[in-house]
Amino acid sequence: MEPTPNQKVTIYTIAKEAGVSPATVSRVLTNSANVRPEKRERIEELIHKYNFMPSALARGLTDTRRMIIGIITADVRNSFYADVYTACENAASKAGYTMLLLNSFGDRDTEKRQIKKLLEQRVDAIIQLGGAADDVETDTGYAKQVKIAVKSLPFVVTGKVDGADCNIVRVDAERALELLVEHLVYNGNKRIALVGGRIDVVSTKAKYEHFLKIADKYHLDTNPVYLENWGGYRVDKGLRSMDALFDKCHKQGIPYPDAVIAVNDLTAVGVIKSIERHGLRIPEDIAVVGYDNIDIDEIIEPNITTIDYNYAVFGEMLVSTAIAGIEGTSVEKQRNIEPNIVIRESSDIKRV
Amino acid sequence: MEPTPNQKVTIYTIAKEAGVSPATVSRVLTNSANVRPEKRERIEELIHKYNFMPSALARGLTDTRRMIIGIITADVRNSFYADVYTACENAASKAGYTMLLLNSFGDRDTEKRQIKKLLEQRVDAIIQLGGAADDVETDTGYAKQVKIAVKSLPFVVTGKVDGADCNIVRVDAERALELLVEHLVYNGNKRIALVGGRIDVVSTKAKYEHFLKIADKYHLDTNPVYLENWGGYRVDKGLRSMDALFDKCHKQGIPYPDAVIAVNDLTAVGVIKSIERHGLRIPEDIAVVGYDNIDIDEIIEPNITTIDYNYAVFGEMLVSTAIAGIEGTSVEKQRNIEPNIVIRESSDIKRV
DNA sequence: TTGAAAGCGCTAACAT
DNA sequence: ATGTTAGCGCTTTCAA
Repeated sequence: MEPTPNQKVTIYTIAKEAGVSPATVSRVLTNSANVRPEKRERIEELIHKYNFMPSALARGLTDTRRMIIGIITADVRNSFYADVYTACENAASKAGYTMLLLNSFGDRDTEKRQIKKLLEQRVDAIIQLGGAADDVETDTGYAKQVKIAVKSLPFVVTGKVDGADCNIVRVDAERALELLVEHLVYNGNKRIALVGGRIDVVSTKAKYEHFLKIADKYHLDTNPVYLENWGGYRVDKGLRSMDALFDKCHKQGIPYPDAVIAVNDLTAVGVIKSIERHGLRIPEDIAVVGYDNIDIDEIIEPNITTIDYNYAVFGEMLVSTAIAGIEGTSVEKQRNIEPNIVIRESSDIKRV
Repeated sequence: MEPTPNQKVTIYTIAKEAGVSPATVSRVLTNSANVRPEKRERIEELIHKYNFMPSALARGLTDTRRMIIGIITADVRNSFYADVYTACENAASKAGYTMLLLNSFGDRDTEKRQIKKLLEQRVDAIIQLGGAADDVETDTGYAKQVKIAVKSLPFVVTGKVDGADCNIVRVDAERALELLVEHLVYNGNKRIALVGGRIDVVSTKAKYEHFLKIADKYHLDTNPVYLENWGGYRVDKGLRSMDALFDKCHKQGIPYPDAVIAVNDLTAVGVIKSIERHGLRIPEDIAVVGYDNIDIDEIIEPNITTIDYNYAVFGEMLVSTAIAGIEGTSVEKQRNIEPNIVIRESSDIKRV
């Protein structure tokens, strides 16, 4: 009568009380075979009565599929990662998977440990956002760990891992840069600067390299001074980089750029601050654009023009790649995601 | 000789090759008993050779402790939650625990499902940040699910759950409000407004109620118009609320407030925008303060005065409460966390 | 110090 | 349609 005991209730508890075998209970639980309606009903009642929830552990021991995808990120507090993670969680959820998130704080050793943890948890696949997979030169210890992981499950990264057979899902950085440059050039800007980031990060390196490559095509007034990466991706680094750039222009008698591409939006905020402190206006004197389309872009004055990756698509692609790996479906080793430009106040001006 | 096969390697694989019993391998794995050094060494070599990682699943089946704490949050993209989550992950990690994060997107049904998922994963404890536990009136379906959960593990929330025996770790909202009011009053502000949020959220309700309670004590010029909660916690809501407040003051011939407390920092940003659009200066004409100490506070101009909860302490307290529950150590049912005020430009002015 | 064996809770043949 | 049984990979008595 009473709501029930508090003891461990397993499929045996249910089976016994329903007068059936544990297998039958399992069948209704997983809906894997027909069970006579009356029995099924009785079992379901019991399940409800006891609030019985099958152990995902025991299940995972027999099944070889845990329906869990592990994900390692540098830091969820970074809104870019938080957005991508959330998009992954949504995509995974639709496919019946759960995500297991681990932060690495950009530390290579921690990343190795996190991979180990995920392996021990027997997750079905691992997705790594940024971190070591962003390095131009992959950390060897990390690469080793990834190689081990790859033996038993699909490993998807947003960068690359030297020597390990990972799946890659990345933003088409070249295309993104071109979108930005086209927009700026179309608006009449000639002296475009590229600012911020660390050159040992794959995506940043790609930006700088591609920028040099296409400068001619767009008839830009290039100058080494217009490339200033004062290491880092946060506001203060952007501020510092831009200050340095102004300083060099001043000393070397080079005209200030009329537009600045920051490697990400946080850096762009710093760039904007620096420009304002130099008594110049945005976008009238200098246009500014960034990457990532984070919250702040719409909050700050002026709103920041940026590159949007369509997080939903990004997450979807990351997860579907992982699942394809799990299920043995074939996928291209590298998939690119199409960027879009979001034009806002910070660059919205025509120069004659 | 070769690096090895690719087959499933278990404790038996190791045991066999080392010429010992699986029990012995287990002993070195868990360091739970003495093993003769030479054997231990041989076993360790094999473990390394095969990159063997014991299955957390199988382990969890026998042990009753999984060393995993589940955590449900409304949305990690919200920096407040991201900060608290990260603090929890750090605290947990120090104690040897791993966190399993699930987003609920503020949906009560999703929250129920997430609790179920965590229960199935047999996590050792559950921490819920915000969500249904923030409701002034707990959703009954949710409460029911929590009651079930509480039977088998410790459940820690930052709000409350009617009728369920949860542990509560919350910010001392009363104290926080007083810090803000004291600061504003000390600076000579008299007409203090409280703006934003939804009154059906525990923490918001507490702010409004406590504000009324202490208004006399601080000799504030109160007026119903100075309380404006236009539902919500984001920038646009803050903007709208403040616009409405200005409007009412105007129509009713009531002087504008000289200071505004926003229920959180995002709302404060909206309030600031509204004030600027009305051609007023911050803090000269109106001082603004918020809650949460998020990134944006230092990025936006003017920098925003706010309440800081010390995330590290918050996470630590959440996790230690959960662990105390797991280990059966006694803890107070409710623990409060001490807030601090961080004074910045937006309120840094003395009125005579 | 070590091994044998039982058991954790479930699923999946294999019978019936 | 349903029951029996044998694992899944580990830990943990209990003996030796």
